[in-house]
Amino acid sequence: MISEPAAPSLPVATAPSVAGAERPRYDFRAAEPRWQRAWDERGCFRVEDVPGGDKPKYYVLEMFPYPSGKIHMGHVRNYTLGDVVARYKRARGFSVLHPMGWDAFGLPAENAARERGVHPATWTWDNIANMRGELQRMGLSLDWRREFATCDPAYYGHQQKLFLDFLRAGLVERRESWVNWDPVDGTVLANEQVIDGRGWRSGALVEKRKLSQWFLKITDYAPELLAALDGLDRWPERVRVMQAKWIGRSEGARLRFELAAPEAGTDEVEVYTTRPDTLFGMSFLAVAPEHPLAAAAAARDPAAAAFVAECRRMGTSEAAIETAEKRGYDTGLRVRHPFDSGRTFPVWIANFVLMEYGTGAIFGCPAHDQRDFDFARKYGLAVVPVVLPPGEDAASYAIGDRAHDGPGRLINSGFLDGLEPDAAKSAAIAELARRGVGEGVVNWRLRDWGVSRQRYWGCPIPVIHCEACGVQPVPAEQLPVRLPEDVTFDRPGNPLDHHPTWKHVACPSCGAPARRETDTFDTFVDSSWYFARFCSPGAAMPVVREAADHWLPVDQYIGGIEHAILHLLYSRFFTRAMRATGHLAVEEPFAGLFTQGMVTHESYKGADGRWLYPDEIERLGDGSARHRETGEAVLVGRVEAMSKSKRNTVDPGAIIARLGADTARWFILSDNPPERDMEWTESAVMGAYRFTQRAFRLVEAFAGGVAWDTVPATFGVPARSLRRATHRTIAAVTEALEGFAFNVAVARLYEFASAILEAEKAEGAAGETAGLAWARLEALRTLALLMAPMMPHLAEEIFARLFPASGQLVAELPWPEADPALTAAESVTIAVQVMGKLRGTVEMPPDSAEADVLAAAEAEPNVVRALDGKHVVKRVYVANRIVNFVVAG
RNA sequence: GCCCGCCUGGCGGAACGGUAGACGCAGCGGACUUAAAAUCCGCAGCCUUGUAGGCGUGGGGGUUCGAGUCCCCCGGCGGGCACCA
Repeated sequence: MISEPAAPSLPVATAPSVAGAERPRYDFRAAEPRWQRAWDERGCFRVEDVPGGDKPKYYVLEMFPYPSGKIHMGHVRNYTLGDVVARYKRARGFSVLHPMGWDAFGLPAENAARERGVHPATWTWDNIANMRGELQRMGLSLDWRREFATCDPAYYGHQQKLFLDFLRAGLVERRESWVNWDPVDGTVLANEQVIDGRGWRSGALVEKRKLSQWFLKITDYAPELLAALDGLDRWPERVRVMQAKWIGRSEGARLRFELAAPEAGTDEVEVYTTRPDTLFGMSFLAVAPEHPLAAAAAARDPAAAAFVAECRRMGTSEAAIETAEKRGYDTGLRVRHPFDSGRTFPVWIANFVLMEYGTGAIFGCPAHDQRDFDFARKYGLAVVPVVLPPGEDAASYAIGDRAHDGPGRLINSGFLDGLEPDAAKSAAIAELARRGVGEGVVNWRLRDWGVSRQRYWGCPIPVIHCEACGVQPVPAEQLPVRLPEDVTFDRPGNPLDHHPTWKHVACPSCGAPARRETDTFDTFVDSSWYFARFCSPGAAMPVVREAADHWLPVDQYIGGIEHAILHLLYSRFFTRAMRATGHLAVEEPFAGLFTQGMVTHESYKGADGRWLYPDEIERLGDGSARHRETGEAVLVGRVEAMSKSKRNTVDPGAIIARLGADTARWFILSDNPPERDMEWTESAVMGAYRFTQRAFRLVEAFAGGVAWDTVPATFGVPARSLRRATHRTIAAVTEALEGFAFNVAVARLYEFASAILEAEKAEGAAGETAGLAWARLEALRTLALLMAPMMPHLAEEIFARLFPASGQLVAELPWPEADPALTAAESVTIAVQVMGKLRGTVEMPPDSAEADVLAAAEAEPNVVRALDGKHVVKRVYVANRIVNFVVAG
């Protein structure tokens, strides 16, 4: 799920020593494994499938990783964010489900098999073992007992069961659709394997080919998936907008154009349009290259056939189709205008008409649609304006170089003249209906979900094809349908197809020899229900209702914005399908969603044009860079997403070994807001490392000698000041964590550490030791608790130093509460503006009377000068914040 | 091409419509040290000679007593586009 850069990264060079020659005071190398063991032994992060007790539940989930081999910084960011939430919620008294697993099917394993001869299963399980260790060294508060991998029959067998339930419920269909076909490799290509219209391996021109495939009927849920978006109030607005546009509800008309002469046994073409109001501006009709009419034209016209064949070499992705030059072929056929059968228009085959959308045919109105306009200009078709923009004159108005899709009034349109577009749409639809040639319809952009993949490393689709009985579901007692292990990748195509025996089975219905389905599921299917499986990962059925009913929906889901549409929409659909088949009660899988930004880094290029890893170069004082070993000058390139092809990656495993998990976590949280792209920089990481040492020194400098249970009766000025900082920090960090402003939480803790240091000095200088010492203990204890979600190991270490005999773990302690009596300010600074410009400030007691504040403001010397000779016409006063004098003259 | 975002000092960023630049990084000065590292203290948006003033949140316009924040237009950068995950 979490996407992968595309080539293996080099092992990191020698780890430079940290902190000079002196051994660091806080030894994370010893401390981190120690605390990880402590948490594990105490089972701090375990929860039951169906817990007892009265704690409220909280399910936090990060998108599970694809086991590519090593974790990357995107993982570190994702899982750190989730862990902060999990640990924070646990401290707030929730029973937290926080699981981890592996999105383990997919193309890279097959690529590794073909390129390096390693079996996909071996490759995948080895990667999982390695990455599990890396994640464990991050100190994540996961319930590892719940771990599973989607490539395990213990998981995908249940997925097959779900599919068969969906099939019975009528949520599955088999129909034909187009795929990218590599004619040289003889294999189906993923869109990413098509580069400039050619197969990535063979270089052959890709063709579209039609295959019989399985579809999940997500379109049945289109209205519900759209309407329910409104209820997802803890999702980012932009994700909801993107999904709404993707589902793409539109209102328009379906209408039938009569062919002037019948063709291939039909005498009409059906068209969907959202602009029936512009029918009088029509100048052509266009069908998709896959449209039956195009096929009919191709059958009798070699030139048409050549054009259609060329369109097939365009790839199936929408981006490829939309960015291609608009081209067409005039079939010579003509259609009659629905409102004026005397007028006829040419029928074109056009490469920008999508067979999947609407009816695969459009009518072209160049004046009011930009694509139609571009097409008309290219082929010399008429451009007749029928919507006159406001302020234009009907006699002189002409379309320039842009189509007009804005408001106006209808012209050149017979009975529609004078209407505005909305009214004209209704009138046109009514007229179409009256004539019996069309009707108003609601159309959806969303298409059914094709789940068949012609690949080995995926979940087998559990059906059997029988000559006599047709498609038969695999009987439940034969599940799981396991992938055969003895496969080879020495030739192109799907190894399941080539396997000598696997696909030959008896028909479950008649017993005759039959053929197993050799397609496997799209890996998006695997990730569309894993969140439900985590509630009862060992169950003998897909989900245990009691467990799922308890834990779902996921309270906080965290992952990359790149999944804003497909994965999230498929999961929303799956949840509904599982509800329809009795597996779940909830309607929505993810109550809260957070989308994180990418991790970026500078890129470096050597003199020979090769990309260099950050470890291979060193920066010089003047901002330039050179190669660590050869000394050659290195070009510092753009900061961009870490990718293996640009080699601008930093290996988290090496960072954690060198500086510790807490440093990595702290830095990744501190750099910037988590929804934005962050830049990984060596020096800023070192800043984070220094803070771990500084925080530890604060504790070392504390002499102790005060009892936590004995609160002093009185506090002197420095103690009160420190306690105010402590309780304000509690309030500020709590607010920041609640709002996912982790970088602000970090900043507040930096400030807090400075305040503690200041108090340390005050104690050295002044007396009143008892009160201040206790306030310092309170501050240090609070520091440990507040940092714990972000730097859990250091927090434990600090706490253990403060309370060596307590036997408590921070991981089990409640979150601190800010005492409002201690956070109140003793004075406020009020800004004084004259005409909106700052002219001074005044210090006032909080909530002073307005008259007092205005008097003080007007007395401020600089304000006096600014007001000199002016007449104050208005005094704006915002309590405790600002005064603004509006003046005249 | 279509859909959706983002843009604030040298850098990452902070800022209920109310003192723009908190905090961190890099930098500069100082203390400590034989020296360095580490640590601690201080300075720091830009311009003008300032404890005063002007300019300043990608560019242009607007709303408001007051705009980084709200609205419109433009520019740049990024994500998604259905078989990458």
